[in-house]
Amino acid sequence: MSLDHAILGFLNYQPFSGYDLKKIFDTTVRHFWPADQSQIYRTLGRLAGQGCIRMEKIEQTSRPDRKVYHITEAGRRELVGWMTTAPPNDPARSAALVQVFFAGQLTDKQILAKFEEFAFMMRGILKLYDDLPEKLDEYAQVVGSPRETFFWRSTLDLGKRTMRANLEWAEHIIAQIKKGQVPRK
Amino acid sequence: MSLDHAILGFLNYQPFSGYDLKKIFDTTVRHFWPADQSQIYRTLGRLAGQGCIRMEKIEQTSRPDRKVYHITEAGRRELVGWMTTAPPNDPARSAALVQVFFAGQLTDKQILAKFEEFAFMMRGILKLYDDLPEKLDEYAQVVGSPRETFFWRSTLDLGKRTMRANLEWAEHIIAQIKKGQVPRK
DNA sequence: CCTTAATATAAGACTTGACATATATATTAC
DNA sequence: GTAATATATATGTCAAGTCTTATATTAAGG
Repeated sequence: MSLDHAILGFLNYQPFSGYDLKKIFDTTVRHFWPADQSQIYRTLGRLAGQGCIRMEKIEQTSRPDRKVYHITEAGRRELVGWMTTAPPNDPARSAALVQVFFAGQLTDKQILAKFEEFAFMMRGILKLYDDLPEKLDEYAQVVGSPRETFFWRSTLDLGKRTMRANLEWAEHIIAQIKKGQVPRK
Repeated sequence: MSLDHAILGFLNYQPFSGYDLKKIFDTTVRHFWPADQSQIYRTLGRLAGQGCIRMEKIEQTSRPDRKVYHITEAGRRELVGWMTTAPPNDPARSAALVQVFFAGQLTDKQILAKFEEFAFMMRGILKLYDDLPEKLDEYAQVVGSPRETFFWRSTLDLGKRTMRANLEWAEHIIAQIKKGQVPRK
């Protein structure tokens, strides 16, 4: 139910519509909690039903009406309660690691190609992370105090550290393959 | 559909029953692809229907009958085809990072408690990883050649590197909190 | 002029995975 | 003696997430 709490977290900054939230998710937390548009709307409906948020209809003439959601006291309590509780440990499924686990069934050439592809993608993600702070700043000005953006940047920092470690791992294995250190049988 | 291919991966070593596979999953790939018992059985049924595996019924007197599954040529083609294709990038959801992202809404004391809990858990996982090679060896003797177990250990190596990077990150933030380097507002 | 993108919300259908429960017998532990 | 554990497979149900499509208007680009 992290989506619920991520939404509450943003609404605790200020009121937003589902449309706003989708854009915010896509530029901030999508790297560790992507959210589908339809799921955001459905969750907003559910949270409203639970009394965690309150809907305010804003009528517009030239555009579709907006439904702006405000967090309630009950919602704030729910948010803080969840935040101060240990998070469920997310299983972290990795199809890539499944492929690595069984990689011995492929030829050396195929394995090398696979790991070089991994390394290529990891470098791409690291580059992408370098450009993120600017995108975060967009919302930092609207929503975030220095205290809040400190932790926004911390999540990015973890992403970089993790990705660097992954890249080192991939490069280490590539080196082993090239040196012929992978057992043949 | 990684579960399908992980099952095919194991059946390509040798035939197994659903019961066998559940135990194997729990001691090998569960750290990056946990599998529910009921899902394994249902997937075996589906793979058999698709012709990727073939069922052999082994009758037992004092115990329930076993259904042992053999990989077919079609299954082998499916496996290699998937292995040599780029894996779908798994979203890697992290409720913990959602909590970090919004941590600025908590007090310094609450934040410190949270990160120390993270660090504690990460150290626990690292210790757990140290004991894993012995458990892997159980199956390594039955199933794995040196070539195969080389990649088994590689997945563990990535887990360790990633977890070490995570721990360093948590410790870095704990130090920042203690030094009062988290903005107050 | 036509098409695409942006603004805005929502429902339908589907897949994956999680959790509980059912069934049946033999062995092990207390 | 009784309860728990191991062996072995299977169904029911639910939650979470993904993908597609529907609706309606305006502005911008080619």
